[in-house]
Amino acid sequence: MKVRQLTFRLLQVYADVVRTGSITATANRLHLTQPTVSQQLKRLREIVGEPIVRQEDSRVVPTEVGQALYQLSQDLLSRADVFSQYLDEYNRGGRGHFSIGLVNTAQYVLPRLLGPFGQANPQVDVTVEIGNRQQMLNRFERHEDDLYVFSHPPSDDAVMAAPFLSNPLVVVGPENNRWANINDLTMEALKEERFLLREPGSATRHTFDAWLYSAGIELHSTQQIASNEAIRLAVASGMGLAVLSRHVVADSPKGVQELPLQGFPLKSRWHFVVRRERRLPPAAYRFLSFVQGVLALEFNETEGELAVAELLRTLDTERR
Amino acid sequence: MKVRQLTFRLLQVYADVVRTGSITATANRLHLTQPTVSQQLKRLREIVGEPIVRQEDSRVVPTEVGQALYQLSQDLLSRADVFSQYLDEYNRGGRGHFSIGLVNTAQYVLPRLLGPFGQANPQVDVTVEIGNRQQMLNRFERHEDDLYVFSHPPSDDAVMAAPFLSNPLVVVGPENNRWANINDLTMEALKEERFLLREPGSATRHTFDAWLYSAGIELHSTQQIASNEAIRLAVASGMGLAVLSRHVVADSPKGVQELPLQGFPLKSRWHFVVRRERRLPPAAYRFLSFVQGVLALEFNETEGELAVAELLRTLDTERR
DNA sequence: TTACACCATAGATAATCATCTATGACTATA
DNA sequence: TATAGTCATAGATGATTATCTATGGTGTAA
Repeated sequence: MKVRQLTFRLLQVYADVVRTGSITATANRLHLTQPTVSQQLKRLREIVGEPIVRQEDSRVVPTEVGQALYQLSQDLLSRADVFSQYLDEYNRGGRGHFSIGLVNTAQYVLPRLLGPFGQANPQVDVTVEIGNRQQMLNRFERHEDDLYVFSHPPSDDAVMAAPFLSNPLVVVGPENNRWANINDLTMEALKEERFLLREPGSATRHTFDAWLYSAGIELHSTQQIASNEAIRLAVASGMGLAVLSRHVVADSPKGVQELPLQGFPLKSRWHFVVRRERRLPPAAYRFLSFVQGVLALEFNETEGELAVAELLRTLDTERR
Repeated sequence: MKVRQLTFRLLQVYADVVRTGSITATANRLHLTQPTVSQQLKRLREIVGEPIVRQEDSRVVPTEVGQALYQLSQDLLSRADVFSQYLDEYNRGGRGHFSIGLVNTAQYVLPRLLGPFGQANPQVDVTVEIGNRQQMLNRFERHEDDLYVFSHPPSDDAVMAAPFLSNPLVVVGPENNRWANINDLTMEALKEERFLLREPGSATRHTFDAWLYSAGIELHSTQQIASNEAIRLAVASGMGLAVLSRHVVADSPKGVQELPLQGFPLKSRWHFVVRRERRLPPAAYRFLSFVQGVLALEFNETEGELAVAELLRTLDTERR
C-alpha cells in the first residue's frame, strides 16, 4: 500500500460508499457527482493495490480487503475526530496546560483563585512556580512561564500587566504587644524597634523602603530575613516588628498581630503579567476570565475586575 | 481541524521532525530540501489551525497541541502500517478467506488436503460447501465460491479445470459376501443383483451408467438413494450391491467389501475448477500450491501434480 | 423491449501539492 | 565579529488532485 498518498478525504468517501452501498448515493450525500466518487474509489484502489469493492446485485459491496480497509477507515477517522474534539476543547481553554509564576507573597492568595478554577476545569493542568522577585524576573526573561503575578511588573515594553488584587502591607508585632491598643500610633514611635525585613528587591521591602524615604524616617535596627514565613515566626517569638502582606498574616495569624499604625496599610497591588508576543495558552486565558468573574463578587475588587477585563480585551484583539 | 486535507505524508514528515527535532535533519533523512519540509509543517499547521512546533534552543520542539498531534501521527501511521502488513500477508495467501465447493464424494478426500493446509496456515479461513453435483453447479453458476471440486467439470468456456486426484469407482457388497473370492468375476454375473444407485446427475451414477451402456449391460433391479453414506449402510445390511468411490469405502469400511470385478475400478478423477474471470483469492491460490506440493509425495498422483502445476501457471499469467 | 438506475470512462480545468533554488534572518560558536 | 548552521519566505514549475460534463455500458424492472 502506498501510505504516502493516502488521504483522509479518500477514506471519508470510501467509508460512506461502504455504508450506503451506492456510489451515486454517496455522491449526493457528499455533494459530489457520481463520476467523482467513482474516481476517488479508483484512486484508493490504486493506493491500496487491490480491489476494494465489487458490484453485487446492484449494490457496491467491499471485498475482503475492502472490509478490512473499511474498518481501518472507521478507526482512523474516529481517531482524527477525537483529536479534533481535543483541539476544540483545548481552544476553549477547558483542557490543556499553562504555567504561572508567582512572587512569594502571592502564594498566599493565588490558591484561592487556582483552587476553584481547578475544580471547575479538571482537565486543565496548571504548573505553579514560586520564587522571590528576582527568581521570577529571571524566569520571565527566559520566557519560562505563560503568566506571572508580580507586585511590581517588570518594566518591559513587551509586557502587559493588570493589577487585579490589592496587597495591603501592614506592620505586625507579637500577639498582645504593647502597641496594639494605642490610638494614633505612628512610625515615629516605632523607629527604635528592630524591624525584620525582606531582602532588597522584594516588592514588600521596596514598597516599605519607599514609604520610609518619603516619610523621612530612618530605622535604627533592622534584620534581613528572606522568607515571609520565617519573618512571621520571628515576629511571633518577639524578635521584632515587620511589614508583611496582610494576606500573609491572615493566612496563619498565630502569634502575631497587626498594629494600627497611621498611614497603614500601605497600598500595593498584585499584577497579572503576560508577554505581548507570547501566545497565551487558551487554558491560561480561561483562567484569567475565571478570575475576572470572581474578583468583584468574592474579593470585592471592582478595580481589579476592570483591569483584568481590559487585559482580556487586549489579548483578544492581539490574538490571531 | 480540516480533516479532509490531512495526508499521511504530512504526518510522516511531521513525526520525523518531532523525532529529530530538526527540519534540516528530516529533510536529509527523507531526501527533501529543507524548505520543502518547512512548508509541509506550515501546511500541517494550517490544517490543524494551531501552532504545532516552536523553536527552542536551536531545536524544533512540539507545542502542547503538537505533542498530541505527534501521538496521533504515531497512532495513525502505525495502524496504517499494520494494515499494510495485513495486505502483504493477504497477498501471500497466508491470511484471508476462500470458499471451496465440493461435490459429495469429494468430501471423503478433501479433508486430507484441507486439514494439513489449515494447520500450516492458521490465519486462513476456509468455507467448505458440500452438495450433490446439481447443487454445486447452481452455486457455480451463481459465482458463489472461489474454487470447486467436481468429478465432471461443468462445460463452460469460462472454466479452468485440473484433474488432480483419481477417484476409482468400485463395486461393493456386504462383508463376506459370496462374490468376494471369485476370480474373473464379471458384471454379467451380477446383473441379477439389486444395485443401489446414486441419483442421476451424480458423477458416480453418470460414470457407471456410461460404463454399463458401453458394456451393453442392463441391470434388472435398481434402487435410488441420494447419499453415499446411506448407500454404504444399505449395502452393509444386505439390501444390494453398489458402485461407490473407493474413497468412500476406505473412509469407513465397516460392513462392506469391494468386489474384484473385471474392468473395475472404473477410472474417474476429481478436478479443481475455477472460473477464468474470477480473481482467485490469494489464500485459494496458496491452497492450490499446497495441494500441488503434496500430491506426488503423499498421494502418488504425479499426473495430478502436473495438472495442478499447469493450472497454477495459467492463473499466474492471467493474474493482474 | 424499453426505461431507468447505476456505474465506468474520457476529457477538460482550476486548484493544490510537492518540490526545487535563491535568499534573508537569527543564533551560537570559533 | 566572522562563520556556520538552522529556519522561514519568495518565486517557479511540473505533477497530481478534485471536480465537473458528457457519454456509453449493464442490469433490473416495467
